[in-house]
Parts: sequence; C-alpha cells; structure tokens
Amino acid sequence: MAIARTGSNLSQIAALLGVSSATVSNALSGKGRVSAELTEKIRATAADLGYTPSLTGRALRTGRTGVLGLVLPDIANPLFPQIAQAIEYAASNAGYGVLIADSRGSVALQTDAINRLIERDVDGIIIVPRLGTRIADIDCPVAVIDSPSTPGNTVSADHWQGGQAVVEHLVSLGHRKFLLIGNNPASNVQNDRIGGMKSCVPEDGHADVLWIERHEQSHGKGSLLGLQKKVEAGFTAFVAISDLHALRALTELQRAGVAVPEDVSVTGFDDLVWSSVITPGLTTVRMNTAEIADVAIAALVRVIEADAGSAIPAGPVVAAKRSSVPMQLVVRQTSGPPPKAQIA
Amino acid sequence: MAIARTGSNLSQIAALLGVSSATVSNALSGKGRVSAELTEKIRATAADLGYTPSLTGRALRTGRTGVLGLVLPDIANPLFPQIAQAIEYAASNAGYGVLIADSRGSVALQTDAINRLIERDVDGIIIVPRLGTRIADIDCPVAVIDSPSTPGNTVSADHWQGGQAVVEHLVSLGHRKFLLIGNNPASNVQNDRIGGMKSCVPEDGHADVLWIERHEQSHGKGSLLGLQKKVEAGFTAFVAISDLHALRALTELQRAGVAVPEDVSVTGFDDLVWSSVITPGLTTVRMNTAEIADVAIAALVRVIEADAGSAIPAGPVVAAKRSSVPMQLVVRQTSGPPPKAQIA
DNA sequence: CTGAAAGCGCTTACAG
DNA sequence: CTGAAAGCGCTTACAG
Repeated sequence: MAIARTGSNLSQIAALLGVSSATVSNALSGKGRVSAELTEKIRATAADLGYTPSLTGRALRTGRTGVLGLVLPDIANPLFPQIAQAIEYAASNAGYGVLIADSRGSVALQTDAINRLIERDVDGIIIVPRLGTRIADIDCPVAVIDSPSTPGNTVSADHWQGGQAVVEHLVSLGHRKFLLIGNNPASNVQNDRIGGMKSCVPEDGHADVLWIERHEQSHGKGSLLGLQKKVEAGFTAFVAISDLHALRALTELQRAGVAVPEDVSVTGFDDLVWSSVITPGLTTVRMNTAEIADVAIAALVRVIEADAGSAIPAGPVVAAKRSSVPMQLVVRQTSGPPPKAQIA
Repeated sequence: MAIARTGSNLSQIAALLGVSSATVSNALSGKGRVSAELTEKIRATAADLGYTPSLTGRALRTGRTGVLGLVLPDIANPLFPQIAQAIEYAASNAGYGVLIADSRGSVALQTDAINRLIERDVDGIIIVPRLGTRIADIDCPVAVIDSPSTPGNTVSADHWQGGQAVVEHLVSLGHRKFLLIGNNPASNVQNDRIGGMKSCVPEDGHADVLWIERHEQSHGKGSLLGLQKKVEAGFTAFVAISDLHALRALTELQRAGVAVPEDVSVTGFDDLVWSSVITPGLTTVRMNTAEIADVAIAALVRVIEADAGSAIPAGPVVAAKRSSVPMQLVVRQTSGPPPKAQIA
C-alpha cells in the first residue's frame, strides 16, 4: 500500500550509500552542506535509481504543493484556451503544475471552483473572473487577469489601446462611419475596447454601437443583425469587439452580396484561429498572452516564495501590481472604403 | 512554517473534544467505527471550525492524490477545449482534480508532459494523443481519447458514423457530387470521418477528397482552395472534416459569389462555437463530449480504486475498454442542390 | 466503540 | 561536513 511510484525514495538511496537521508536530501537540493564528492556520489546513484522526489512528501513538509489553480469562466469559449495555454506554459517553466477549474456559467460555481482549489492546497490562484465578480477575501495568493479598468490589481491586455489601434488603422484607410459591435455593455473588457475605438474616431467621422441582444446570440438560422441596412446607411467599417462577432458580421455581409473588403471592412479582436483562415482574412488585434501569463505567474511566484520565509500564512493577497500589456494590430484587410462611400 | 491553510486539523479537533485523532478521522470518513452520538459531535465541531482535510496529508498516507492529469496536443486548437471542459466536469464530479499538460506541438513534449504529471503523483492520466503516438508503458492508469480505429483501448466518438450521418443527410437533400475536405491523411480521426462519408455515397454519386496542403494551412490572405472551380465542375456538397475547414470553404465560396446553401451545401464537424453564429449556419456533427468524458473518467476511477485494495502498484494500465460514442447530426442548412446541378 | 502507535517521504533546525 | 530526530496531517492495522 505504498505510494504507487516507479521509484525509490530518499531512505533507499541513503541505505544504499550508508549515509543519512538528511544528507541525501541536502545533496540533491544542492544546499551546499555536503562535500562535493559525496554529493557527486549521491547524485549518481539517485540518477541510477531513476529517483524522483515525492512532491507529496515535500508538500506535506514544506506546506507548498507547487501547484497553481487556474479559474476560467468557460474553457469552451474560444477566448480562454489561449490564456490557459500561456498560463500552463509559464507555470510549467516556473516549476509549477496547473489545476484547472471551470466556473461554467455562474458566479456561484466560480466560488465553488475556487474553494475546491484551496482545499487542494494550491499555492496560488490565477483567476480570469466572470463579469462583475469581486475577488473576495481569498486566503491564498491571487492574480487576476481582466481588464485594466477593473478595480483592484489586475494583469491584463490594454484593451483600450487595442481598440485605438484598430480604429486608427481604419481611419488611415479612409473610413469615417464605424459600426462598433459588442454584446455586453456590462463588460469592462468590451467597454475598454469600445472606449478606445471611439476615442480615435475623427471629428468628421461617426460611430454607432450595436449591442447584440442576448436572444440574438443564441439564435438559430436567420437571426441577422441587419447589417445590410447599415451598409445602405453609409457605414463602411464594421468593428467588432471579438473575432466571433466579426465572423458573424462578415458572413452576414457576404451572404447579402456585400464585398469585403472592397465595399466595407470588417475587423475583430483576439486573433482567434479562424481569423487567418477565412476569406477574406480578418484584420484583428492580438493580446500578448505569453507576456500576460509571465507577468501573472511571476507575481504569484514572488508572493509564494516570499511567504515561505515568513511564519505568517498568506492572507488574501493580490499578487500583481496593476499592469497592462499592449495589444498588437494584425492587418489582413488592406483596402479602404470605395470613393462613393468616402464622399457620403 | 505550517501549511498555510485556513483551518484546523484533525488533532485540534481531537484535542478540543478529548478524543483521539484516529476517532476523529473515522467519524468524519464515516467508516462506522464510531458511535452515532460521538460522530455527530465530531462532525459538528469540525463544521464549526471550518475543517477541511489536508489532501496532502491524506495523499502521503494513502498513496493517492485525487488528481488526474489531462494531456492535450494543443489547448489552443478549438477542438480540445470542449473535451477539456467535459473532462474537468466529470473528474470534479468524481472528486478528482485535473492537472493540465499541453504537449504543444511535439511528441517529445508530450512525453515530457506525461512525465511531469507522473512526478506529481497523479492517480491517472487522460491522454488525447498527438498523431501517431503510441502510449508506451506508462506506469500509471491511462485512458486514451482518440479514434475507434486507433489500435488499443480508447474511448472515442464514433467518427465513422458521424461521417455517415452527414453524407446520408446530404444524399437525402439530393446531393450527388461531394468534395470531402481534410488536411491530414495520417490522422485516424480524419480517416474515420472520411471513410464513413465515402461509405454513404450512392452508386450514382461521386466523392473526391481534397487534402489541404500544409503550406496552404498557414497561409496569409489569398491562399484559396480553388473551390469555385469545383462548383463549376458540378460539386454541390462541400463536406469538411472539421468546422474550421468548413468555415474556410464557406467564406471562400461566399466571397466568390456562390450562394450557400442555395447553390451548394457546406458541412463541418464538431459543432464549434461559430457554427451556429455564422450566416448561413453550418450543418455539422457533434460529439457527445460529456458521455466520452464520463466513460473515460469512470474507467480510470475504477482502476484507481481497485488498485487501492491491492498491494501491487499500478502497472501500465489502459483503463477503458474500447468504447465509441455515437455522434449527433446538427442540421442548419436544409436546402438541396439546385435542379440543374441534380441533372449534371 | 475507542485509543496509541506507526508510518507515508520529505526537509529543517539542531547537535556533533 | 554529516547524522539523529522531529514533525508536516493523515489513515490504518492492531490492541484494548
């Protein structure tokens, strides 16, 4: 009924060499309290035996598991896998495992998810919060990935600047009438993006916001956004706050016989996988997920390893200082609006 | 330097009530060796103190961590998040946590990922293997989610039957000339899907396979599949082995002025998020990820909990018997080919 | 029905 | 430079 691991443990190595397991531990951890030649010998036999330390044993002793929790609103939503991948990669490089928890739709489940992670003794938690969640007093270091306009400390992409980048580019192509497309006026991320977009609409330009209604979101076939009318009304730039909405707009316009990008431009956000594959490709904006993940993980690790020194257990700690990472424009549609539209 | 947990531990509860920690343990685990009234009292104070057991302590003692590893080829690929979500949900319901490992592109990294999980003492591993991987002797219970035509035991959707469902439906709409679109002739999943499709092409019908080349996959703008020519050649059904390829085909056709679904039909596979949002919606086929996850997790849990009885550590065990779960057709395009095409 | 003891594998003061 | 001992929190035979 021993731990079902391949290998040996410290005391086996110790017995084999006639030393104490403390010495083996010290030699392997390289804390320098063991002579060079003994260290060498110990390392060699450890390698021979294929020894890997029991992280469970270590965790019980040190109080740290080397595992972080990642709480996501909805893994199946195409926005989050990129973040999950980046977090997993950054955590893994920092020597941490990542336990996932999907909050699947409700704030209540999100709280459950966080509690389950804490019960599993994670050393820290990365949360991509659901709309409107305040991360209450969690007894564990936390890093929040959200929008810069969320109150409190967060790590995030600079969604405002991303919105600016898109509209600046469209303005430079000659566009003046913008239809901004979102679906959730309560979302900080969406508001940041739209705010940035609006801030770049020139004096002689105009922007409307189209908020897609909830019942239009879970639509069957035939639930259109009425974009053809918008084209007739002179809008030439359809600026979505996500690639998914952009895709919806693009197919609706194409289906209606509107030529993209000759007649109108369609832009998205996030550079999801299909953006580069469809015809025409989607001009979009990409967050630097690797850097966001690195910042979040680094902050978390700093707090965790600082705690190791102190006798006081970590209280509710928000690990990262506010930091926002620039987004990058990806241009795939280069034509401007047709002359007649420019006159109108 | 104690474990940084909110709460109390067994011996605190024991001390408070003047009983032994063994009794507390037995009372809480409900193994029935404690009188009803004492059990009640112990439970009450445990609840008062907000006691949650240390899973690390338990793991060290029992040799089981209550954590499963999930190895995915590429989380950012839109196929996998659905599976990840279903696995997390099923595992969570079974009382297990899920540690993720992304094998990010190479078989070597997949092996690393598996090893990292094993070093973290996971009780079992769910692998969605990279192409062509043989799951070698892993010293840990394993469930593989793949295609039914993969050798060895796997849990999977019945991709062949899914392919049949799509083509049967298209045949019933009147289609006879099918262009099947895939990108990887080495993939068991793709071959199953295409095999099923071909098996349903009627005597008077015809199917070609278009394998998208690798350099066409990572294309910039303007790399087209030449589908317009296929339309001219009389193909009316564009049957992709994934929604992503279907989307690519749909936008290329729309851009070329081909009316979908009036002139030709486009179908996909997997019912990814955009399938229901674009215009026209994509007819596709959905795997029952919940059931696949349940089967995989149940099989794994059975092996793990059986091992608990035996003194022999778990060898390489493939947990699940071969089982394949039917896929479900989702119809979003209902028109057949135009009469002229039916004549041709 | 209840308790005392051992031990999972590790690391860390402390003593030599 | 090296070792003996304690202890992280739990569960499980075993004894009473």
